[in-house]
Amino acid sequence: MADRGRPRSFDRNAALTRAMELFWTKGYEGASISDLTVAMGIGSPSLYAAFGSKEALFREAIELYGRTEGPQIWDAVENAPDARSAVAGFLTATAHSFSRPGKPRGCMVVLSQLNTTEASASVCAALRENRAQGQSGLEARLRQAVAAGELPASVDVGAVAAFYLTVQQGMSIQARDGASEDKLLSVAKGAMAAWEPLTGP
Amino acid sequence: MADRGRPRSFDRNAALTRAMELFWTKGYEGASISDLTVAMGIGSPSLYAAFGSKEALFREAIELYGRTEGPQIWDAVENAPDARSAVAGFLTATAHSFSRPGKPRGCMVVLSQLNTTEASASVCAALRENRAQGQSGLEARLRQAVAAGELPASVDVGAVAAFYLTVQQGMSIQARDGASEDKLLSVAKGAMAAWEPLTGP
DNA sequence: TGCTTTCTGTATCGAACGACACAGAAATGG
DNA sequence: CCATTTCTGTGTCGTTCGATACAGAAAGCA
Repeated sequence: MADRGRPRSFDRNAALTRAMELFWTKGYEGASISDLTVAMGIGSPSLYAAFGSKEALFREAIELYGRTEGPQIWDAVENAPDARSAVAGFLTATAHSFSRPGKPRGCMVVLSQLNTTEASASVCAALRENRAQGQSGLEARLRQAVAAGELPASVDVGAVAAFYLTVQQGMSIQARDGASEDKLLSVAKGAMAAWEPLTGP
Repeated sequence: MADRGRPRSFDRNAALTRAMELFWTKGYEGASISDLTVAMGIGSPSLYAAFGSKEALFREAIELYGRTEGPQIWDAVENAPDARSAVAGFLTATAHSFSRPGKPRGCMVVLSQLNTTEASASVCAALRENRAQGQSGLEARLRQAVAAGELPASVDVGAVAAFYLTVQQGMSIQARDGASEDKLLSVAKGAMAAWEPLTGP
């Protein structure tokens, strides 16, 4: 009963992927509807019929980004055998992810809308919430290590997570400024040099 | 011969300061001419007569930012008695500067235009150049310490500078997301925990 | 007091913005 | 084949963008 009428002439998922790449490159406000329709290969009425609005399209794009790009970083955190290799994997996977040839550099969640304007307030809030999940994810992995007796209970889990998340967010700026994967890996190595002092008894 | 004609009815420096604060808060593309004229308390013809264009106004605002906000961070680097306190001062001054009540949070050079669009390409390039000067500044201070025999010659000066600059740039994101000065200081402390491993022989 | 020069306020320019009306095209169900 | 439903392409809506034309106001110089 839902497949009546003229069928959609484009691949919705493919179009969403193109939109994600454009938002990733130009940001939320930087990517115009005209830019998007060209990149997606459709007319604006098709865009609005399929996605509702620019903001709704962006939210779907962010969701797709988290589903496709997120695991490359977060699988390493969850599956690592110990907390140190979890954080090290987090940063090395980030270095790799932020510098892949043919893909926009840096993290879409960090870069696509940092300045809150009247029109982008809700989008900014959603991105901020998304970034806060990064803090929670790292914290959870560290708490797990404390519970397992792997790290001393005296470790300030929130502070350690905030430090490594801050480094990762800084890597988005570095990546946008052209830093190579090697340079990003060097930054990750620098951050891991703080591990023993930060987590020691 | 230049003071003929009707005199300007507003304080150019005061208006520029207001423009800087608005660009700092909303970004280059996020601050419209209409926003700017309201904040500066002048009409748009006065803005164009006094500053030339939106981009020229922004460049003056960035220059003012570097002249007024920069020293709070960089004086600590240049005047510190040793390299470690130079970098520690760099980060603690950053934590303070990025969380001052009544001022926009984070660094204007990092936050005001990260997504390159057709209209903002030259502004983005200028900001990137400005960020690169941060790398050079830190590197120079570290090289000076190596030359003085304070740090071993084996230290990878560029890598250490890149690490600390990356942390500082990440602190801009954290500050925009609402991190308190204490939280930023905690991040700075975390980064300094890497100092001895990074600069040891 | 003119005359020149420069700035201010109103009003507006063409372009681009996000969003959509409308008519025709392309599918299914009867 | 026809009616119904849904999508596509053209064209355009009202708004806002950055940037100015123009006329009048306010100063110095003669």
